[in-house]
Amino acid sequence: MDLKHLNYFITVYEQKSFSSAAKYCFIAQPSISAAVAQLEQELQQVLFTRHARGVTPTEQGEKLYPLAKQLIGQADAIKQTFLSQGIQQSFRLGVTKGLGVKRMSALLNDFTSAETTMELTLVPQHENSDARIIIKEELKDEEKYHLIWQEDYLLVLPINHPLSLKDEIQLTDLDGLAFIQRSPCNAWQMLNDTLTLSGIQLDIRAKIQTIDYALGLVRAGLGCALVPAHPEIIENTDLTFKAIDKLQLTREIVLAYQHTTPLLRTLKQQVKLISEF
Amino acid sequence: MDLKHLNYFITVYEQKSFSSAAKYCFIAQPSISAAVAQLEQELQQVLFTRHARGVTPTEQGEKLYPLAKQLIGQADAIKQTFLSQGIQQSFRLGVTKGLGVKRMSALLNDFTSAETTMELTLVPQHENSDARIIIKEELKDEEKYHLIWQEDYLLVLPINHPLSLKDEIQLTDLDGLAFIQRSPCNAWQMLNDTLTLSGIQLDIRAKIQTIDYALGLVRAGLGCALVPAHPEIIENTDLTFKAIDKLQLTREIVLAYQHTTPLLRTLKQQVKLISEF
DNA sequence: ATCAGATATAGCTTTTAACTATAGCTATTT
DNA sequence: AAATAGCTATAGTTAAAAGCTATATCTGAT
Repeated sequence: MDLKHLNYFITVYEQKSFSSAAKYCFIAQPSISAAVAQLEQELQQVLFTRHARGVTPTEQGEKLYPLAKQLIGQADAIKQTFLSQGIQQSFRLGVTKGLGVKRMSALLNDFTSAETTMELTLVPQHENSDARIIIKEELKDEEKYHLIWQEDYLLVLPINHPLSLKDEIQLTDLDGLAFIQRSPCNAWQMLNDTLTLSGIQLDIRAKIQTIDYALGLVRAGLGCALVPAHPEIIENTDLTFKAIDKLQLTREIVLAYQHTTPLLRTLKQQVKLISEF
Repeated sequence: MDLKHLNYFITVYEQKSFSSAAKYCFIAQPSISAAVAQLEQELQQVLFTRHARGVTPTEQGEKLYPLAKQLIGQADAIKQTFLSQGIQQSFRLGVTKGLGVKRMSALLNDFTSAETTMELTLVPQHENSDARIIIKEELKDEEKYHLIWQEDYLLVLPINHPLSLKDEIQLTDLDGLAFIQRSPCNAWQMLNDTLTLSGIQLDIRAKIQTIDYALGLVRAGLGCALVPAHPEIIENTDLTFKAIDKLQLTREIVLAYQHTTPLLRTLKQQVKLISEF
């Protein structure tokens, strides 16, 4: 009996699908098929009934699942018994501010549970680190990267603002608009250039740094602002978010690194899962 | 962590030697080296200290052994949970009488514990069977075979018999000797031919079948006999065993079979272990 | 009836785990 | 002290296993 196959079996059971399990295991779908078939052969039992919408475990599959889970757990425990004695591998991850706590902690949680013997340290993005989660524009020349999230910059307005009634916001609507400038902000430069070219001028009411501060000021009716629209921000139902027509302001959040290490490999896999679903 | 590697580790631990473990696992010695090295790499621990007379487990090796043993046991248990539900595979083994109970049951014990889901039936050698353990002369034409044990026929005498004082027994010493004939016996025919050619005649006092009966009669002083000298027989210290000079009477006990099946493969491996040590 | 989404199959490539041969080490024997 | 025997490690090769891509096939839903 092969632990690798049992692991595949477990994922299939939890996903109720071969193809989905394949993605989670970072292998091709036929490989999952083969592994399960081999287990079924070895145990002389059919473990899943296959149908057009995935698979459902048979009675035997149901019986195997807790046993397999336990066995894998025990194997992991053995491994950790020895690894935790040794040098805790440390990993320093640089993180840009303002990426949203929830999704970031979800990612880091996956990472730390996949690498239980690792000691993860979060550092500001410019400090020395093994990898960085940053906006694409912040990439250094020597760094390679993988896309994690992509999100548009949206105009955020108080819900009672006149513009919130419009379906589409045009560039010209921005002329003379009360605006809260948040810097540093990658989109700001681009927006400002575009506006200058069109002869449109904003009415800057405040210059601040954090997104949360900006949202607070908008909520207070001080003006509008431009913010990256990630899930955690859009949740604010007491604010209105609008795209600006003909102006695509996007930020790409990437995993940046220079050297590949085993730990980084794991992190890259977690990132891959995020960007694929 | 690979269960196969853990199994190798267990065997090395029990054998206290890589090369011996290799034989027990039916693989080459470098493969054991590689497997252990890989485990050591994965656990970041040295498991054995290597020296010129084999290996001794390190503290970490000692710690791993019971854990590994338990894990393997659990994996086996899972397999058997499912296999025992299915069809018990049956295996009929034909066995010639008089091969010695102890070594035979040791062999069968190894066999049944290697194939826990098998239902083993012992049958007389001429009945229909999947394989037979017989004297080489009993082989059928279609059968292939592997040697299991080889043993000489020795003359067995009461301890107080005059011949028991001699270092070497010559053919001529047998002339007129009180003798217990055991038949059927493969060596008897050959001995008889040789004696006839030399003009030597035995004094047949009894014709019986089993070895134990013959030993009893010899013990009782009725005469001498010719018996295959396997360990269990030589154990009788109240009897004297002597080779007959210039007369090599040998019997080869072989595993005979016609068709190879998975179960037979296991049995052949067990047999191989016996004949190699 | 078609389509979308899922698993199975075929053929090929890469990786892994074996093997053989041999080097290198060390305790024992000559 | 040198030779030997018995181990494990290393190098290089071969064969089996596990992976991939492309595609066929099936089935429930549109």
